[in-house]
Amino acid sequence: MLQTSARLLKLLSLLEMRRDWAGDELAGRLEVTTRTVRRDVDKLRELGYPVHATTGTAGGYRLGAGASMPPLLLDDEEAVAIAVGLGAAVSAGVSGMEETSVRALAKLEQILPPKLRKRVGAFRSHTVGISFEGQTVDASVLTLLANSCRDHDRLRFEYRAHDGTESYRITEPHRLARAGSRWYLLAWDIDRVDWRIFRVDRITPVTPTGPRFTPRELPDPDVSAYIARKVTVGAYQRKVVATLHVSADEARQRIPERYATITPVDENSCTMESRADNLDGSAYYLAAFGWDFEVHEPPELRDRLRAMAERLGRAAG
Amino acid sequence: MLQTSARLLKLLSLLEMRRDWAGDELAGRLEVTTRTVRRDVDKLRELGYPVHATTGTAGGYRLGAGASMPPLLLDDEEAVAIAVGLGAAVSAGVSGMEETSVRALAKLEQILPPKLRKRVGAFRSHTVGISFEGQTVDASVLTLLANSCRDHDRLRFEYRAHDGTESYRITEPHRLARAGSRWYLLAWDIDRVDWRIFRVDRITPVTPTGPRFTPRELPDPDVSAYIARKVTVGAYQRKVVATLHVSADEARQRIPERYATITPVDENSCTMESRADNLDGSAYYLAAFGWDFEVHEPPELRDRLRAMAERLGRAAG
DNA sequence: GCCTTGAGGACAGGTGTTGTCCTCAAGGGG
DNA sequence: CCCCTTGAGGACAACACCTGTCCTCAAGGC
Repeated sequence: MLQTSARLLKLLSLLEMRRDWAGDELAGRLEVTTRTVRRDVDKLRELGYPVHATTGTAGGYRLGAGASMPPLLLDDEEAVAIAVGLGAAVSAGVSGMEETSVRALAKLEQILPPKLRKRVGAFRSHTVGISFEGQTVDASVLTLLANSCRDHDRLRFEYRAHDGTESYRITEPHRLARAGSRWYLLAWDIDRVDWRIFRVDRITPVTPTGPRFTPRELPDPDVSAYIARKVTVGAYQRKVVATLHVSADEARQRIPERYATITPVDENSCTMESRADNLDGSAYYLAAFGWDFEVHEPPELRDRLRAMAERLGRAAG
Repeated sequence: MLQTSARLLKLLSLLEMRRDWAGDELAGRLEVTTRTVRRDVDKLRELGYPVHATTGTAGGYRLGAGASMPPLLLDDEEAVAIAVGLGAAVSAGVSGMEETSVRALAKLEQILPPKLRKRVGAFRSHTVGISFEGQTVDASVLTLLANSCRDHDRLRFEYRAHDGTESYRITEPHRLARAGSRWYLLAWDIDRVDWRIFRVDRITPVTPTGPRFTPRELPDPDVSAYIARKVTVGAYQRKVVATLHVSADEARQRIPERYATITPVDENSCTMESRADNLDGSAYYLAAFGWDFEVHEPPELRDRLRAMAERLGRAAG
């Protein structure tokens, strides 16, 4: 019964929209009798979505939190807001679970109506980049890559190598992963006949994507470790050591564990050890906390800080 | 037919999970014949979700983007990732449509299973705050306020006023809005018998929320304007004027319109005019672009920059 | 105690669903 | 060009399900 299914979905959407609904209110919206509403509510419950009900004058129905995730019924604005917001978070790398975020984002964008996709694009183009350490990555490129990996679509792109030379690649994309502050794509390069790791911010995809391929066995089951290993050797990463003139507790509160290890020195200072591939980023990151600090390593970072200090001195007039 | 509805949902979820599905693959997953799958696909199409199909050896079904948003069927990880990522984006204020984002986030959190909510909380507690200008706001407080507004639940909270005095408020919350770089709550204060605007970062909510209330007529239909008007007078906002030594085009690319107006001066410089309530934030914001610049107003900002420059000089050793 | 609101059994008429069987139509590969 | 694969969809019979109506309870709030 199509009407029944549609009505169940509509009922769910209503229950997600507002918290409390009276029975006859729902009946009116769904254009059925209250008896049928009760039966539909029962059906939702059988499907595992807990609908609480209270009797009496201020009674009504309310969707509770169940054991599993019910379908999210978003209106257009909400869908756009999620795509934009999540995209900003992902490309800035703030969420702490970026790979899953990208997957979710890719799922959403796949089913996003074209008109909404346009609105998302418009918003993204004038939204702030907010990353301290490392440039932000284009969220739409990320989702495209994520979809290609998921669907095993061949992917062609222009790649701008470290030394500036451009090349055209035809690849079988397998995994997208974040290492340090950058996104990488692990893909089988058709022409080189080998695995390659590409920096996502150097990729300019060529649409549309190519034909399907059958996935190969990965060079290492732990892709993140594999990429981290390969890329660290790539000599971008520098070790940063600094003394911060705040308590270790306070420092830990502001600097997440995965960015740096904090070791207490005394009550009012601590040492920070971290790795960075973008020294300017690190400079701003450290500066922004407002603490007094001293950088011990690397010397280049001290140069950057000196340059920054001069620049700010000039700015202050 | 309950099974039919459940199956339609499951079918949608499968189609959202992967792009291409063969008919008998779906039939296997859903434990029905391919004939029924075809019928179910038809039902989805009738519901407005366009399912494309291709015949031939490499044929299959694929969910396309339709005219309206289909229900999003998220797995647990994706739901957590969205809650965390979107929460980070909202509290940092990067999305450009924060009010809708908060609404979507509130909707998601309302139906988030408790175990997932715990995971979200755990992630949030050690996620970076990334805002340059103004401290970040707790996403869970925002969603609580958003839900209270939506459901017309009375709200009690501790409020820490500008001068540090604390007070206990019982309110009827009406709107949540962002003005400048801060979140505000427009609420009717029961004890003061009048409208009040509260800064969200000064609110510590007392759970659970109180009984329902019937909304009052707002003091101004345009709440954002109302809040902006009331709050600007509050003298937090300072006018910032600076010369940037980059082309206006480049500046516009990095600084979104709603933060500042950029006026070209010549090919390599432009003027920026903006408002700020957190001068340190503005200092970092300007510094982080890496451009040379000069601040003309306010003088305090120049003091901050000088202080920052000194601090960085010390940091460089 | 009364009113309101949800719960749910019974019943009848109507409608939808499913698997089976069959015939087409459209791609892709040899 | 033919053949195989895969989706499309009509027909049909057996069956299950859905809906509105009617009625009796149970639980809150005033």
